[in-house]
Amino acid sequence: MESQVPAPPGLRLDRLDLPVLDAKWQRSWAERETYRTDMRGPRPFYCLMMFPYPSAEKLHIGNAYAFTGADIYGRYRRQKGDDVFEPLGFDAFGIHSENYALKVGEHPATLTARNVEHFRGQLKRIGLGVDWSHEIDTTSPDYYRWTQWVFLQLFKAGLAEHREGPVNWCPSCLTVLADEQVVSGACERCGTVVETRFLKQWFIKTTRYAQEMLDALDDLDWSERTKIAQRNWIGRSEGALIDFRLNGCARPQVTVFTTRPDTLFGATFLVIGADHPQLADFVREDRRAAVEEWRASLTLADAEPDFSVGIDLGTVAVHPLTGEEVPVWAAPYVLGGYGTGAIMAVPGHDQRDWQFARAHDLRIVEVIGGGDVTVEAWTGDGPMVNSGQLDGAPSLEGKRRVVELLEARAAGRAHVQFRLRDWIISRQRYWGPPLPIIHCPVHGPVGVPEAELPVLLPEVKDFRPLGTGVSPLAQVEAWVNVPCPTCGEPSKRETDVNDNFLDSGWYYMRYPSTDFGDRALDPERTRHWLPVDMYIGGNEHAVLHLMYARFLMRALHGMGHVPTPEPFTRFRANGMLTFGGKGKMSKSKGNVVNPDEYMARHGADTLRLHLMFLGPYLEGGEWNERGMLGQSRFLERVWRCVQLAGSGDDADPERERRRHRTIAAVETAVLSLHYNTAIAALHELAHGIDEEAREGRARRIDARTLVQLLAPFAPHIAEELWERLGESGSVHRAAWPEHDPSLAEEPRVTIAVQVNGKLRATFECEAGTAAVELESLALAQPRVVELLAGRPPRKVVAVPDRIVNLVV
RNA sequence: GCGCGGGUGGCGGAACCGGUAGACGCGCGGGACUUAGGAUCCCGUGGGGUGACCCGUCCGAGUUCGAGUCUCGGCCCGCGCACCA
Repeated sequence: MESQVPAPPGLRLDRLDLPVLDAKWQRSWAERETYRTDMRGPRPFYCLMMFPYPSAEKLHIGNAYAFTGADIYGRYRRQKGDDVFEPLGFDAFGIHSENYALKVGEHPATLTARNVEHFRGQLKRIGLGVDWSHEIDTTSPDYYRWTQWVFLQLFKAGLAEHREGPVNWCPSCLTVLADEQVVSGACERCGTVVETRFLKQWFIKTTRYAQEMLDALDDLDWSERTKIAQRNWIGRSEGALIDFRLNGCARPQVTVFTTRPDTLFGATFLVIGADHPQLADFVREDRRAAVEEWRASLTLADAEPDFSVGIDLGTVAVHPLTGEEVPVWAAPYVLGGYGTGAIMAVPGHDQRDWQFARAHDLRIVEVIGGGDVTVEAWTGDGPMVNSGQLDGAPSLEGKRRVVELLEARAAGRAHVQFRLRDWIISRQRYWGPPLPIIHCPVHGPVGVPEAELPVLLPEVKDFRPLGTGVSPLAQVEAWVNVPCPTCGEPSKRETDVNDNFLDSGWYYMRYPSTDFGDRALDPERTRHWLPVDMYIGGNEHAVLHLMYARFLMRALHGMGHVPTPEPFTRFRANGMLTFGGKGKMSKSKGNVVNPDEYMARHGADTLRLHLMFLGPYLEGGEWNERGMLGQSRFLERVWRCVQLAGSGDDADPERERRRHRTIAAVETAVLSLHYNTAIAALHELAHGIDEEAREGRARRIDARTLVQLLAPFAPHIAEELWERLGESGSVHRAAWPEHDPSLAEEPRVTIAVQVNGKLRATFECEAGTAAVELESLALAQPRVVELLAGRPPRKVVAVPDRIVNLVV
């Protein structure tokens, strides 16, 4: 075999310089508008990737990984002939940017503009097939004008409400946080322990659609783990609300929520959440001071709940069925913000209540048989005991019958409780769109007329948060003081800005309509392009972003602005890239890798291939740069063999088989996002063509197919080779190679012969050879004859095209 | 603790519905070319015996002619949720 590439007559190969090709084709694509989508195209395919948050730390390789995987899918569909819309933008408002701006002492506006510019440059260098003419920047008034419009629609529909409530306050970020932004009692962004404050806030009534959003999940084609996360977050539980009369305190009664009404006869005390907003109303007069002192002494939001901490409020509650009096306690293990903020404690059948009862010497009564409540709580089912007239009934039936008893006495009712809570979207910060509301002394909160949008974010020098529960915008008097739009009375603007999850909650609706300056959502465009056909992004947004996006789409659908209630027909969570031992890549862990130097040295195509070859796209993987060399070699080989091809026999059935097999392999791999195996198939094809090229008999049709199949993964080199093959137009718009399954079929197959399940021989035969035939062929194998030594097999299993197993 | 994924060569990972385990790549070994290094190309590469033999997909049982794949039990790792009554 020759060891050097022969120089074919009349053809000298140029040296492959991938970074040069990157620049050349990126410029050409921009000029020729190769990725510009025909917005009226007959086969719309909306391929969406989660838009990035442009931080000052630059785009890292984890972002490149996510975007490349989404881009490959979009490019494949485009080659298949779809009108693919791959837009991209920047989620550039928000606390994170603002905190960074504060840290470095620069205004967030200039900082953000620079970050966006940098990100855009990096993204373009990756070679994404993005239609940049629909770019979004959430900080641009052209965009946030419509974010404000969205808010106004919610406000008009009664889905946005200004009310006082207990809120999560981060004493470091000096703002309220959504429940979703509090992780184990701490601020998701800075890790500071969150406090509870009572402030007037804007709530979006996400709970109104809790049941609908839960039900709709069943029919969505989403990554299962994402759907599970959503179900858990919505947290539906069935049970009952039960009223207890109270004696000895300001409140005449309390309602508790339970999922186990069947255990009602075992309720020996009640517990009010220590953080219940009206805890004082439950306390007996003479215990007020003691309880207040106790509450102040509690350490907030500890990671490990302590089921022994609590205090007797001195109040007694009357059991609605037995008339018995039970004590009322307060404890931090009960959450003041969930359900009614109070529970009936059934220590016999709830482990937390059991521990609490033990710690405070409270009565433990068994009401469901099956366990030993002197040892631990029995949380399973069983026959009811100590439950008056219901004794002997199974607990499952008891659930219903207890509710019936309660309903008859008007002391309770069946109830479905959701864990999902309303979304607090006001932020007492600077870097966000002002909420378009004017507070009038006569009319209360009034929406800014739509014609007056946007409410521009005033330019202020001092954008530091005040920490008083009011946004720094409150200091801009000329901006704050305005007449009421309804009556003209002197009024004040709302000074809070919105959570940036509102910005990102509807951006995908806006992309198709970005060229309309006079409306948020052009009806025709929206109907044509929504919902999104394929959405790809990180699973870290499984509950936050995706929940808000679903809510907003559903709400706007209810108002007739969008065609469907669900925004994303398919969603796939890409895997995470890890690096340096443990953990996903993140700025805080200091293990980010910047893609720029790799692209500068090896070209974007090499990096793209390497990233996608690390492992299954949906599972992620550990970043390493060692393997990148393999992809460089592969591209060198492609470069060579494609240009040397052209003299082979187009009808060669064996090579046609190989070609069709590869098309099928790449196609099925792409459809399931198993890009690593698609690339493996390309390696094999290139290897084969290269060998033939060396012998001067490589087929042009193979080279052409290779280039087409490679195009989604390595768009720059594919485009260059496409041109060098003399093809016209862009490979990215050319048809995907036709695949004929019948041409991929092998005429001869290898059959494995096992004796007692162990491989002893193989033989070749025609595909489709019948089982009986296989059996005699197997028995004729010399090795088999030897092993059987004349004994006939006791049993023979023959599977056509696969295997013969002889049992002796 | 609960839920969801996973445990396959030195490494990343392949393996359709149970049917020749280890595709493809990295690394490593050998060779070609080169003044030399890098790059490129070719061959080999699960372990052990070293002739067609044995052992091998986290461990232990089971189903089956046949198990990486299915069932049961256990161990380990990752991710998510974590007092939601």
